[in-house]
Amino acid sequence: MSGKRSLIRSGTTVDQMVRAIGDRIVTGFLRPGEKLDETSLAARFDVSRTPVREALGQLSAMGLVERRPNRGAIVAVVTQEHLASMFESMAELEAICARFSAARMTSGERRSLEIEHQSSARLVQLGAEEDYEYFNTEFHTRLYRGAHNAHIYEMTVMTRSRLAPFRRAQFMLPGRLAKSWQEHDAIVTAIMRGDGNAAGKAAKDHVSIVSEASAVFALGEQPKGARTTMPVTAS
Amino acid sequence: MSGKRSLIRSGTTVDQMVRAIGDRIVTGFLRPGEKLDETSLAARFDVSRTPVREALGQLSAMGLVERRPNRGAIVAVVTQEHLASMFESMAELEAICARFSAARMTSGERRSLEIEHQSSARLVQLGAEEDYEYFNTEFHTRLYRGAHNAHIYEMTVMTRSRLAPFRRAQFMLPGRLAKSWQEHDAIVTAIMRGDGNAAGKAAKDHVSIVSEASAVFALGEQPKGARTTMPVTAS
DNA sequence: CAGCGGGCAACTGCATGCACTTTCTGCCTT
DNA sequence: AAGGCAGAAAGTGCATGCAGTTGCCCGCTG
Repeated sequence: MSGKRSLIRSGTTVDQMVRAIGDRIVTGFLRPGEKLDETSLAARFDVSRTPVREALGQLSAMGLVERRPNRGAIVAVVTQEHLASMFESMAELEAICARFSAARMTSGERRSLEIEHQSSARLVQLGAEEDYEYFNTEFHTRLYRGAHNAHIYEMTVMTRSRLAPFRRAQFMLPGRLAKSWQEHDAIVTAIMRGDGNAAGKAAKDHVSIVSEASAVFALGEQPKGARTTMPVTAS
Repeated sequence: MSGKRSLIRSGTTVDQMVRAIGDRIVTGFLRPGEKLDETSLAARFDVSRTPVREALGQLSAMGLVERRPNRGAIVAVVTQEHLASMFESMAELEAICARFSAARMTSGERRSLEIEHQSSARLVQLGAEEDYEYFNTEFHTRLYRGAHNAHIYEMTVMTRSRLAPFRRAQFMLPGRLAKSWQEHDAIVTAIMRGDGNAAGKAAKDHVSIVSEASAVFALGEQPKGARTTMPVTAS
């Protein structure tokens, strides 16, 4: 049946499925432990099971999905222990990025980092949590890029994705916004000074604090059965 | 055609294919840039194209192969730059592992590490390069495990696999064996002392030296299709 | 002789079909 | 009434088929 794939943006069908399903996991729309039925997914996205299967395989290789042979796939369930290990890794990775950034950022990168960071102060004053969240992501991405190391960049971004479902409410905690900005400030200052060790330490502390806040939050809401009802608009 | 799956080990056919093809890449049997033809691979392993395709997809997600839509898959070609970034990452990751190991290894783990390390001295005297290579891998794996952090373990092992093709000849260099052992010794000593910083530094230095040796080697034999493609990480 | 273009062969991408495995259900046994 | 066990239903795993794309070869033209 199917006319034409209405939502072709880029890449093959499999790529689209990886993004579509991956996004839904990362954004928490699909919750850990939730069953990923090949047939339903295929129907929902109006493709055959083959690309869905391939996508699930790739997501499994990325650690976002867990596959039990002959027993279907579920959104990866991370134990408290594994979650902690990812947060800890994140802190270490960010520390590396900050340390490298202090040593390697071009003057252009340093300038942008500082400017963006300063302008984000406004968002803190306004209490614009959503906008600040966006800036926050940008800020950290700048650090990852500034390290000028493609592989560390990959690992860091990957780890961040896998942690995303557990971090979304981090700014809900009162006063978190201002504190976050101050921590960013410490990182930026150290980088501008070219002090790699200080930058690394500041970044590690920053992430560690976020981790604790998020971990507390994550403990609160455990996955429950959920369904997926939503039109198939590309992300 | 032929009867039942006689070849490899356990798991689904796709898993077997991932291991089979992945091994051949990691061991250098398939060289960077080499074309991975679905039909040939399917015939070679006596399966249909479907599991081969899924395997290639997963290997692509792991970064071991590169897929060009509608144009087939090749063994991932890493640029000198990306290779350097992986070696650097490896040094950082090993440093973390060593640092954590110094703080977290159980007494049993410490004991085994020391014992195995000491007994490997014999292999150095004998100049048993192949056996030492095996011990070397074991030694590093102990460090990764000793860090007691599942996610860092994953990243480290993954990075090591991707570097494997470029490290095979690291012990060819004269005197490398003895030097390697001494470097291991520095790591072990620091860990036994519980000195995380020293352990981390020793590990980083160790890996860096190996990296340089390997990089020199890798430069010598550039594979044919040497195009430069940066892996694009989805966001 | 170089350049160009059409057609063919090879290959990838996806859909569909079938076999096998797991899981659920309801009936039968004890 | 509980346990368990057939049989069916659901769902996964792989093979095969077909359509679309890419790349190549070869003849044609200037």
